[in-house]
Amino acid sequence: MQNDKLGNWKRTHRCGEPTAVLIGQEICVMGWVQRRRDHGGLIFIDLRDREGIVQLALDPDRDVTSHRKAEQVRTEYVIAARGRVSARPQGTVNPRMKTGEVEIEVTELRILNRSETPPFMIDEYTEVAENIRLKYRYLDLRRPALQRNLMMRHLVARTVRTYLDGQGFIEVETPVLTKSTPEGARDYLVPSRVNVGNFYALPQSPQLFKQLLMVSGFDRYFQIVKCFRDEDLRADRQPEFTQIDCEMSFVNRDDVIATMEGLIAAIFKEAIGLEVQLPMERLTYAEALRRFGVDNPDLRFALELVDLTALVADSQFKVFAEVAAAGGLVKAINVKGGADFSRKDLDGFTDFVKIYGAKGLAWVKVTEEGWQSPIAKFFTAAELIRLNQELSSEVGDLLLFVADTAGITNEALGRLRGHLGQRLGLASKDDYRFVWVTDFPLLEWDAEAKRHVAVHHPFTSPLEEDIPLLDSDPGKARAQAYDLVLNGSEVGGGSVRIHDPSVQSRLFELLGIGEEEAQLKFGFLLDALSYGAPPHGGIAFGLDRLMMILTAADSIRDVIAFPKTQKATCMLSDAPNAVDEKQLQELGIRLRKKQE
RNA sequence: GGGGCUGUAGUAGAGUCGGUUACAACGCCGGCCUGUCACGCCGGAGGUCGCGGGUUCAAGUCCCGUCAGCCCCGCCA
Repeated sequence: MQNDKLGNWKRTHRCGEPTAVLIGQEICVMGWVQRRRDHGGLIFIDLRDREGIVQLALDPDRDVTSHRKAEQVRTEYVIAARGRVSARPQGTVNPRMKTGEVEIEVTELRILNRSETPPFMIDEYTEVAENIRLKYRYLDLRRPALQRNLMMRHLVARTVRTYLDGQGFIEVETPVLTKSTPEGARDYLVPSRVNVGNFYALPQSPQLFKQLLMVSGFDRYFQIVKCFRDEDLRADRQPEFTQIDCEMSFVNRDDVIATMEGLIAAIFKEAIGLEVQLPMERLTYAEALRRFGVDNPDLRFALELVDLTALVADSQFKVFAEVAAAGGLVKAINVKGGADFSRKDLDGFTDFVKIYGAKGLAWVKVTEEGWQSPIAKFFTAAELIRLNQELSSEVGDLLLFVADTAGITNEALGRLRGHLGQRLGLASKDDYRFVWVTDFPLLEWDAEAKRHVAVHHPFTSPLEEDIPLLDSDPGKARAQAYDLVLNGSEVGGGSVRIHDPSVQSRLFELLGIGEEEAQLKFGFLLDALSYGAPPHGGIAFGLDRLMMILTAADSIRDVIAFPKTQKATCMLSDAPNAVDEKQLQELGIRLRKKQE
């Protein structure tokens, strides 16, 4: 059957638009058939586009041709309709629809294209398995949830451009085909045909280029830019993701933070109408770890970690005493009113902390009769009093202890804290708690590689007062680095950079990057820094993670139009795929047999 | 590299202790219906129980392997 031609028809309104103010007007709408309700005589069609749904009414008494055509119409057909907007008869108004007061009395209908029956319904009710959704992504994207998310993403991108433009930032594009550098994530490599045997790398971030732009005098730069990291995926991690990347000259940490708080406030105002209180809270890295165990704490609830190491160091409970003697940490959280958790729940919490390397979880139920706990018998009455004091414990509370190395205790108990906050409903999705985490360590020791690695990146400036530590005790040096954390999620991070080539060389040295290698890999940066580099610093926000929070999405895939699966494949296009031998030959590449 | 969850008509599910022809819903197809709106009523079609192997008289169900999707650890300057 032949489709109708569009001809010279012009769409006058989107489907979500017609309301009572248009009553009496002749309009033309185009879209997809959400549903057809055929009453034998009268036919109703719900017509959908990205702005909403409007009801078409086809009456054989008004126009036989269009009514007959409407009988052939099926779900997801693309049609165009002309007619008069009219008030619905009394008692037939649909208050749940924006357009529910009116309908279009169709006088002419055109079927612009037919559609196969879709594999799933294009509505907000039907739940569909992720693999089916991804295979038919173009259909999933028709559904209201993803339409909403991507339209909000556009709104956010627009707000970013408007705000930063207003602050004197200039949008500059940087190369996608760039140079592989040591440090950091695995690079995606792109072979060069013109230079057989050599490879480009896709950028993990435009870090070096934006610093060069500061040397070039652009003063304030930004870019909404794709970044690539060849690492394993998570619910909030994709191999290609988008950063709001910014860099500023002649600024210190507080200047960057103040400017960026304005950006975040503008985004939240525009996207969800939220007034963000400024200035935002701040925590040092050390305090975040001490109180919450992690560097990305969710501040929507308390449940803080209490350090009991000194208190239990001399106790009869060997597990605690030995950890204390070995320089580890014994910490606990008090789950208020948690004493009614079942044994099964407690076993579940124990399994949970084991994921993060803890050997176990000690629990105490505080009852009228005192501690109900496998470890109660190890403590003297005096110790129990002090423990209860430190933990502010009351009858009905549940105390949970982890004893291990500092790293494991903090991580395990901190993650358990987050888990419990979610489970106990302490973390409301309507609550937005921003916090800047500052004063990160500059370096951390990589036991496997037996060298220091940069916590942030190798271009991060130490705190000025900590520069002497680079020679005496580099592991203690703190960085002028900062993360923005929102509800337990790291949404952005940045630093003031090194603008002095001698300090930069010293850093490479500490990272075990020899002078020759530094010249080879980063020579262009060192050269640039030697030609009058201004003091500069910047930040990058993860746009995808911001969008997850703004849309309350559980998965990063719900804020990206065409995301990849956990195995980094695209179910729609079937990428990545094998290529012709001829293509490989041109690139000088031969594939090795898989090692068994 | 490792741990876990899931896989049954187009979709999302039920399927008991291994036992007759694998259920009902939504969708789809046909018919009826002039005020419905996740319309209604009647009828119908639709299945490689992810795939392979094994145990058994008999496997959707039990065992082994494998594939895919998802969640997590490692990894992610």
